[in-house]
Amino acid sequence: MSELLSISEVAKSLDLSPHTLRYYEKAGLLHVVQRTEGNARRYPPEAVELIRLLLKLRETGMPISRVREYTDLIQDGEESIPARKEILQQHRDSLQSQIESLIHCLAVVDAKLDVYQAGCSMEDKDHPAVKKLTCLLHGKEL
Amino acid sequence: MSELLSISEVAKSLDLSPHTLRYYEKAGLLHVVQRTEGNARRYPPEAVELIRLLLKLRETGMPISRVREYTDLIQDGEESIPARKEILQQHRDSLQSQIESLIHCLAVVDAKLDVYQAGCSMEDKDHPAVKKLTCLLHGKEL
DNA sequence: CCTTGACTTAGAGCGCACTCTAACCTTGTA
DNA sequence: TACAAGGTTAGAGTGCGCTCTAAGTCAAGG
Repeated sequence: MSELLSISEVAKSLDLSPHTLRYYEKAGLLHVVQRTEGNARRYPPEAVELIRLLLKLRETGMPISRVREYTDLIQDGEESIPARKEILQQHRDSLQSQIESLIHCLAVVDAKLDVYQAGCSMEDKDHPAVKKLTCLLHGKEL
Repeated sequence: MSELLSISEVAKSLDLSPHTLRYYEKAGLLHVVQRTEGNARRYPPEAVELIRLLLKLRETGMPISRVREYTDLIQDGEESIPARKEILQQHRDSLQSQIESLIHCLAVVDAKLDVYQAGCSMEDKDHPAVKKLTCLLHGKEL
């Protein structure tokens, strides 16, 4: 009748373990979960959608304690929307600098690969590939 | 006379603790470090440069065991260059997918912020902002 | 000589995010 | 009625990457 899902169904559809779902719930991330008469967890579709969002936050390094701040705010209803926006906004910014930092590291790895490709040693300080790598490693772009 | 640096000088210049430098050395990452008569560590400039590179690998999630495979290969001399290239190439690829995944998550967070901005609830399944977020959360771009 | 400060070691401890264990309960067929 | 499948709990264990402690060594300055 209803679209309530069991823990194993949710785990399967989100590709994580029932253990993890229980762990998140205990950590206070999932206020949304209902129970059957026999005390088994039942997940409404919105719960699953919310978990999808939370997983994106986790995937990008938001600590569980911070995710919890967010889900606690959801419990407080509409009045907490500005605070929720603030959390996401801050995370958005951190995400952007994470991406920039990874792009920089990618450039470093590429530069090192170029040094190998050029077949030269790090001693050849005038070789362009070596120069480039050295600059990148010292944060002096160009 | 020589340009050898002490552990605290290196720690300062790389912005990490002497503890961490010793830890990396014990983990087999720093074959490069020399000792004084009195058994104190002395870092030649190439060692510091190498550590800069290793830190970039760590920063991008390469496990210490993998970094060690790389530094062990360096010990083997020039013949190991193809193997070293292979490691960096693989890491380059993983780095690229990390970046793509973060960009996707950024889009999700932005979409959620748009939903808040639009002042609508997740129940309004026909609202464009809600639709977009839902698609992103289900990996169905557009 | 003695102290000060920076170094050395082995090994313990920590924080995070799971991940699993043990013991027990519930539900649905055979 | 029995038993198998899948659920429940509290709490222990794991793996990673540091991070720190304790106890001792060494070199330089007063």
